[in-house]
Amino acid sequence: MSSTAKAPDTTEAATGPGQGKPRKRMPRAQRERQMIQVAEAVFAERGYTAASMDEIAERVGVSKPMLYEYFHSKEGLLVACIREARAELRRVTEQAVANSPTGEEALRQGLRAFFGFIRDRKQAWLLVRHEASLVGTASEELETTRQQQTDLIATLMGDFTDPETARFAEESGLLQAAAEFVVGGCERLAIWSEQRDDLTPEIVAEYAVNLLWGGLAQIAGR
Amino acid sequence: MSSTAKAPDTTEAATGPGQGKPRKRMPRAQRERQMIQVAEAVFAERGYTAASMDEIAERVGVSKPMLYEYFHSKEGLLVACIREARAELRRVTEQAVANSPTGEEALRQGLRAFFGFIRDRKQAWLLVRHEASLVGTASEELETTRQQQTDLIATLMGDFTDPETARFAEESGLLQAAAEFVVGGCERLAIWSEQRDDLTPEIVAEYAVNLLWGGLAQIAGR
DNA sequence: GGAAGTAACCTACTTCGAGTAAGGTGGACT
DNA sequence: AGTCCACCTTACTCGAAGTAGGTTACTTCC
Repeated sequence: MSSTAKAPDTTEAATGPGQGKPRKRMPRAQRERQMIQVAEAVFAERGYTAASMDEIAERVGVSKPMLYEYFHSKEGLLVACIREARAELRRVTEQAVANSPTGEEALRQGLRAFFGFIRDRKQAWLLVRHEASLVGTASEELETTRQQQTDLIATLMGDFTDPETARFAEESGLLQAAAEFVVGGCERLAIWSEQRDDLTPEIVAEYAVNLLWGGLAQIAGR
Repeated sequence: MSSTAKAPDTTEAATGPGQGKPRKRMPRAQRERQMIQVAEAVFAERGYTAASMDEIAERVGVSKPMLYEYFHSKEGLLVACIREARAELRRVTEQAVANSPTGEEALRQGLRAFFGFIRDRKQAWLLVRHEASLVGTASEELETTRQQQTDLIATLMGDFTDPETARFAEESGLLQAAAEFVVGGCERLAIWSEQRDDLTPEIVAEYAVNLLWGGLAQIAGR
């Protein structure tokens, strides 16, 4: 847990060891990252509605108007956090998927990375789930980020598909649909597996690969 | 759309035709249903955070403390709405699935009902998606309702599975996992299909059946 | 070194909405 | 008619989102 180190420490660390100075100025980009980090924790801890900008500001070691200067609104801050989390998730899965020889193997590796991310970065994951509660402009804004995830899977599947099938799949929208399906199913699976402590990311990933690759036909008796 | 008739009309309708009396008393159960109905609309319209209890109360034609008397808190009202929506969704799919001869057919019918529900009752569907944003006690409270959905699918699949497979699947948790997977994948698919106006519920259901039943192996070139 | 400029930052406010206290009113039943 | 209870209201508190306007520290150029 990163909560062992409280936010103000970061500020002091930049100043120097154990100084009395309570606060320190900081370049914009750095402050911004720090704010996102703290906000992520607070949102995850309290939930979006219950989280207060005052608390976030205090834990950053800065006053409220700074938050508004950088992120314009509470929802803006949330969006920034979600975007950050999504970007990280994408980085992780993209890297895991690279250099896989077959489609099935790529799927397996990607899913392992995905479920691993969820285990290790619970806070970030909670934020991504939160996305659904946004309405209007904010949700449109995130649409791009969200699509990258499914696009990754779609192109991935395209890579391992023979040309004719790929063309057909693309035109019919089946490829996109499949990608959405993978993402949605795995998210739900992740939520489900959180409540069972006997499951490692590898096991869950294996469940998902089996279900996805083989389909339900193998479970039902035809 | 039920929004052709504004909320106050309901009140007057109970009183009698075209009376001058602005408001009318109403038995608790009926008021409660009405409140849930209005709240569903407002939450869907504005989003949970932006929706105000004052507006809901006004559109119901009643004062705010009534809402609190019946639902205890804003989140309580949201939970009531979600529960209602989930219950309806469950009714619809359960009915559609009944009397299907095969597992595949049951899946198809169930999914058609599901995607049809999403098209016809957009507001209710938005609420169900909202569930993810709840935290703590409220989300636990809804866990039961949520499980009914996956349980339905799980038992459904169990019904069409030969005994040995079923026992294995049950013990390993694979059956539950599969059910979660189906639900999650379809939810995402639903969100995706909302943005494309060329897709009927039947087509989307067919996509889903193909993906689920046959698996991805049929798309990729092995 | 010091003046000028600017980016980071603050205190002190307004506003709006969730939640509450305490009291009014109308219909049902004796 | 009178009493009772469930339904309903007005009028508040309080906490948190968002803002106006001033202050401080770091940089730059003479």
